[in-house]
Amino acid sequence: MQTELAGKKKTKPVKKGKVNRRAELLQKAGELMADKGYEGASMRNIADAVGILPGSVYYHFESKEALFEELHRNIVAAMTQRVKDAVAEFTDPWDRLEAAACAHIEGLLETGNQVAIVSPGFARQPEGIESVVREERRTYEDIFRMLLDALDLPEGTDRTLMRLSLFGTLNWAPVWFQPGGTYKPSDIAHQHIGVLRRAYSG
Amino acid sequence: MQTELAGKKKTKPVKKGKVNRRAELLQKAGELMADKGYEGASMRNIADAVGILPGSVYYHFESKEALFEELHRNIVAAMTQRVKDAVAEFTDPWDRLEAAACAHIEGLLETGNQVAIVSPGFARQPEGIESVVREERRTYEDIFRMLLDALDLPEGTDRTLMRLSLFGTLNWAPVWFQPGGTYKPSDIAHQHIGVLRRAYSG
Amino acid sequence: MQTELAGKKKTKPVKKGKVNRRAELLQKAGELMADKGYEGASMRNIADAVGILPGSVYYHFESKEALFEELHRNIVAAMTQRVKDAVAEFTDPWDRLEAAACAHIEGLLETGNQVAIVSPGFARQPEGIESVVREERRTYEDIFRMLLDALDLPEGTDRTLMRLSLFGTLNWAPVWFQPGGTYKPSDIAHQHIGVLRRAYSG
Amino acid sequence: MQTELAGKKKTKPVKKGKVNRRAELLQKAGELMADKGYEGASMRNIADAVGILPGSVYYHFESKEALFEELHRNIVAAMTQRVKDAVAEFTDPWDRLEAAACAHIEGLLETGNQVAIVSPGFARQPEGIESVVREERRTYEDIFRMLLDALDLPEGTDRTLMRLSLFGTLNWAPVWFQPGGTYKPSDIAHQHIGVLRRAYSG
DNA sequence: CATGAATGAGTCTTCATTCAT
DNA sequence: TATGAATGAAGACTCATTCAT
Repeated sequence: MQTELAGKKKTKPVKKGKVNRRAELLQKAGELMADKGYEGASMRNIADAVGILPGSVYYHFESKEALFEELHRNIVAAMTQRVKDAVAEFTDPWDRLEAAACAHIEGLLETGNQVAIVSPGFARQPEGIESVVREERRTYEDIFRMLLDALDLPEGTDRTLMRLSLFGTLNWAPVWFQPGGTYKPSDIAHQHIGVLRRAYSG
Repeated sequence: MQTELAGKKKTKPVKKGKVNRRAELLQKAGELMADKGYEGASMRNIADAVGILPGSVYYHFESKEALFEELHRNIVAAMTQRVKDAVAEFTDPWDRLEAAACAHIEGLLETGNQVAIVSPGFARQPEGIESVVREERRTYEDIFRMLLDALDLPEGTDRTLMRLSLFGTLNWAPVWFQPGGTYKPSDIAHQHIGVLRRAYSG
Repeated sequence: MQTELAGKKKTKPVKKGKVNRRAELLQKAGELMADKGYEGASMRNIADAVGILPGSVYYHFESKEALFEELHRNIVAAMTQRVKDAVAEFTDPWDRLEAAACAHIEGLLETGNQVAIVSPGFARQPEGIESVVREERRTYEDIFRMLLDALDLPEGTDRTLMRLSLFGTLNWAPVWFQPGGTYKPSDIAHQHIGVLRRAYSG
Repeated sequence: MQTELAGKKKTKPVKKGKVNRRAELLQKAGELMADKGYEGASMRNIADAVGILPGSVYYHFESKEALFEELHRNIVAAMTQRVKDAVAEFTDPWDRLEAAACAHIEGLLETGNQVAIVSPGFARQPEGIESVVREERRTYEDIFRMLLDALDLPEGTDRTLMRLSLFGTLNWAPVWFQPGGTYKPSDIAHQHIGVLRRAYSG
């Protein structure tokens, strides 16, 4: 759920029953950007979704880029948590990898594709931000790097290409996946890992 | 090279030294749109890249959408040709699939990701065009559908997920691929197909 | 004066010395459109006349069409009021018609022809609006239809042609009328109604 | 008919069976401008209608204004002829006036409203032209001035207002007239003159 | 915290016009 | 006579941003 993904991060304690506008803005911005891309989601759209005027957004965030940066950080953090939690339930390396893949793609597809933002394929992020964002992304990807390292594979197997292929399969899904269609998100992960398993350890 | 991709269509012979602005515009538009998305590439950008004023683009194309449509058509046609040629050299179904995958990803990476334009995930393409474009895309994808159908696979194998996973792996490459780096484009296709081969026919 | 025409609608009290930009924009837009037509009056013109940038107009009005719609509504409302007030002072059907005609042409000429905007002949008004606008116009014209119905005329007299002829005479006036010239606006109405009176009841 | 109105003016003799492009351009420009106004009819529209490219129009006319000027001149000439011919058939002053009014409105409505161009109400003609055009128009209106002078009217009757009212009634017709509807063009003239007749000579 | 009002640069597009060929 | 190709100015409109209140 969105709320879980983005909402847990209150940096400053909020008083009263009043909604936390910061969180609300991040939430709606996430949805809109996931749907229409960074540039496609205008500050007006975001403000409208929250029920304030565009200018008012600038009380909460210095700029659209700053808003995106925080959003990105939140999402990576939430995804990291999600994947780590999923992995923790297993001990077999292949099971752990599959759990991670499932967690990743479920995060991707169940949250209205919000996490697509995490991928560099996400339609044109602001230029200046790339470095910040890239590092966060790398940290997240390291989880998968480690999970692959833990596998017992035939000598000479290129784990980098394996990871890239896995991410490709998973991150490409938002492009064609239809919720309520033939497949569950986990099917995608399951099938890909299944192939790898059979190829390398069968 | 894009020139190869789009250049084969000259219906009327171009006069000597004079540039062919239509082709030039398609070329630059392709590069820019591949790089920045449909909306990210402005008519001004495109015109600048060719050295004319924005309004002058409209002498050659009715609208940005029309320009995109033609670009899309060209790319699909060129890719179709490329893949069909590559496939024709082989008879073994797995070899044929691998040849197709190689041709696809080489087209993708050699043209500066222009083929990404052809993918349904291509950032924010114009709404009105979807139907035209979707059909062209489907025709291209049918080639892969047929190649997969020709494989001798264990009963119950989901060829659709196989195809989607393959496209994911290949189409995701432009996101991380560095020309001149560790890998050749064909490595990506080779590895993915290799895994499939071992898993299903080994 | 246009101020009279559009100014009576202030829903919220305007703060002291600060100008009311909405009203000001409607005012200037009215003048410019009356003078140069809907298409002839550009948003730039209108913004310039008010002393803001073109883009800023969109803070007050959603679009040029929306601006026109409101302007149209205002003018029809003001004219309706003006004519009804004028008519109320008389009881004789001919006197009432003449009063209405005078009110109409005075409104037309005193506001710099702004009421021309209300006429179906108003140069190239936006296409999408026609229905809204047409209904308002019809409501206004109904006043004259009723006034003509109240006349005691020889059987077989075509009241429709009478009304059209009257509107023609009055609405054509802005084309040639010179303020401060030989005629007062009411002369035009007076003369035309006078002829009708003599022809039909004399 | 259009052809009669605009086509008789060949200034330079044309060779061959080839159409006279000048005349053709004037013809189509007339139709388009009558329909969409001076500014609404673009040079591209006009060129398209004739089957040449926009730039090619400039071989025949120095500018859009020049094209309009000639068009205007042609129309005034044709209308003058039409009215004079109609008038010549009668001797009674009232009959002559009615014939003129009929000819005027028939020219206005039967030729696809082309002659609406002749009126100053014609949507925003180019500014610089006004003087040329105004004089031609005045000459045409003089015909009606003379016809009114010839009437035997009660002393003190304002013939200027009479003329203006007549022109208003007639020139306003294109605004509401529906070809194939209840009325024939001549009905409008007939009714108005009828009223005048009854009022002044009855 | 938020609004009201604006800015300035940018979006796609249209138009009258020019001129070498 | 006409085309092919462009120009430059203007069209309506959007957007991120600012700032006094």
